[in-house]
Amino acid sequence: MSQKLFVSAQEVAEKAGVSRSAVSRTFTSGASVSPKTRQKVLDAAEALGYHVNHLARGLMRNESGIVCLIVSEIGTPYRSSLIRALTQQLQNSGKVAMLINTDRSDGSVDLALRQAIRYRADASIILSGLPDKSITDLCLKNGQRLVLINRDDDREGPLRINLDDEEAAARIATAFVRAGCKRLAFANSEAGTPSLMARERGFIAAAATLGMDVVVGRYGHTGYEAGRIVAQQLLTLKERPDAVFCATDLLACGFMDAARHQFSMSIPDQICVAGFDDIEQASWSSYQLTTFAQPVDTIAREAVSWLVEDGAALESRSVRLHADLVWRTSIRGG
Amino acid sequence: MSQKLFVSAQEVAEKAGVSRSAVSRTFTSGASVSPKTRQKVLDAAEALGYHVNHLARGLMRNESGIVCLIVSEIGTPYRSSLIRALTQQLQNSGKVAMLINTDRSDGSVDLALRQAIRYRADASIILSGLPDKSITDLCLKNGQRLVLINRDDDREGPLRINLDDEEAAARIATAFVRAGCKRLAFANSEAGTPSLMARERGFIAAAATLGMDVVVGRYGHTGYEAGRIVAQQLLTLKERPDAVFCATDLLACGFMDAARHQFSMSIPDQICVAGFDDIEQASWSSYQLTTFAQPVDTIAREAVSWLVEDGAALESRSVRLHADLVWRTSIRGG
DNA sequence: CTCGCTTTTGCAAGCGTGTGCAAATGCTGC
DNA sequence: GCAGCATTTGCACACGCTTGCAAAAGCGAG
Repeated sequence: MSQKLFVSAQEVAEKAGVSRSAVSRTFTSGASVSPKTRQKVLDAAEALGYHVNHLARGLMRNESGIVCLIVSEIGTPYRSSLIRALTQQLQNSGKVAMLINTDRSDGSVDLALRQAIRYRADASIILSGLPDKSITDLCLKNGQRLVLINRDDDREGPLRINLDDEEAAARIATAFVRAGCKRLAFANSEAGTPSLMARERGFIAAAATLGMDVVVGRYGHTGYEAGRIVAQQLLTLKERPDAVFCATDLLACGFMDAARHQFSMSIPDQICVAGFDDIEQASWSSYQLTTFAQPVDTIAREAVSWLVEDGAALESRSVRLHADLVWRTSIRGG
Repeated sequence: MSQKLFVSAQEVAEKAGVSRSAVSRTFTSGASVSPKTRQKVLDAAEALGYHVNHLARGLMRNESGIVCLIVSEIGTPYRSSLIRALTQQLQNSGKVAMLINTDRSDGSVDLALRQAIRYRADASIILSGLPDKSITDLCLKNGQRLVLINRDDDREGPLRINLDDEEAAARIATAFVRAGCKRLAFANSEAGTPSLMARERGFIAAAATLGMDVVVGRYGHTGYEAGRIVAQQLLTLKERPDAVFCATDLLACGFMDAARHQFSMSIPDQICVAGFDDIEQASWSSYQLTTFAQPVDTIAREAVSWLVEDGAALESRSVRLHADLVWRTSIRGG
């Protein structure tokens, strides 16, 4: 199409009767412009519908203002609430979020990071999978910052944010014991994510300290349906558990529904249930799930403030946050 | 910092012993390069870790490859599943999604569109609020395409995707009557969104045709908690309803929980419930909600295919999709 | 080998910005 | 009015890329 599309600083300059640099400086904070010309420029810009081209600006400044969010299972309650918090924080800091969905193949996190590099993203925040060492090196070499949330903890360079999964697992184990539970179980998926496995290990270890065994059920990938299936595995055992710690709230919801509707069990009288994440559904009156709250706002704040801070971003940093236990009625006592 | 950051096409050209244009052409599909030089370039690029700068490319081509998703309440099940589908489709078409959260102020949709213009987004998809006419004009004038999903339907220029809300409302009304229900109710929020109001109007109109009245309850903004409150309004009436159509599934979940746990009612024996959206929770065994399924994948496909299609994008277009009724057990019979 | 044709290649202009540098302007105090 | 200074302004180059254009190279036929 032959029509003139965007209006450039040049045109604004002409209309305002100033030089193009004056226009540029008007829209660059901290630049030297007299109030008079500044106003002339602003008027002309408004009249013409001018908007600074962030593509060109990013090209010049070597700083695009873009932050990539690399995430799978976007539709999941916990993930989407984290995305909400992150976009919020990013926008507060003048950044903008580029969302990359990695639900498909397995190398898709690497592909996503490549995309991030192409758009010269200032940083990438990874909520899913774990990228190749070679790619992360490429990112770092390209001056891109990396944040790993609830991912592996032995990585060089980036910021790693994790929760105190083991400590939480230990707390819930003692809570079960205090509630008089005798046969502990752990419900997990087969995803093998670091944080899920940390909860499993922590729970087993804590139980051992208290002189108890844990029976573990795992199935599929981390969601409601898997919770149901694991419930079927665990509740048909000869020694039926009377307490189960589910690796996530979604698993817990599936587990509770199966326990109640398929096995006609009463919670917490016949079995105590705990979860992790504190998704919205955990507070619904059908579940009233006792669970650990992911501090999503703190996570987001921590991540974003590290991204925008200009000093010493190359040294790797590890943040361990605390997950508060939210007491509801799926465990006796409390 | 003085270190060299990104590697440019120039450097790749030198290493490969060809001109810069050869490098450019190698990474531009449909350009004329001999297989021999092409391979030389690819090798050099791989060795140096080169990635095309999409900022610069977008600047030249006047086409950034960026599509803005403008959305509020990102953490909500329906919204997040739509985001999932949209990012998926966009990536399939070689586009990338920029996610803008408009949870905060009321003019934030306009702000978001401004941001979209700054990054020269090829298009914006709006899932929340409704932008100022002046801004949408600006977008269109700037060659940006606009998609409105479940928004107002009398807009010029953009693609509008809506569901057949009235028809769905009519279908559920007859379903209630067929189940023998006598006193119909509608549960809504106070958001006043076009689609919510269309469902309300449609339901009332259909009921009138069948010679029945509808009592309407509205509260707060569209979510679980509002559903509970509306249940308290409606179930304490002298003439307690025996059928309720909830404007969304979240409202329905809240309504069902209140009906069961606060009013000890049995569903569907004492009251039939229907929802809209078919979020994941609707299929959970605690709810088993009969509801209309938002065809999120179709919506996403429709939106994205219109965006990438190069012909005739300026004429405005309106698509009305059908919402299938998913029968579960929250209505008698079926 | 030469001619005519197609494919490949390099040159250079341009996309819309930011910014260092030097010239110009404004202001203060004599 | 003028020197001395701080502030503002314009010029011109750079950022990394695409692409039209013309020159160069390849290629088959005579």
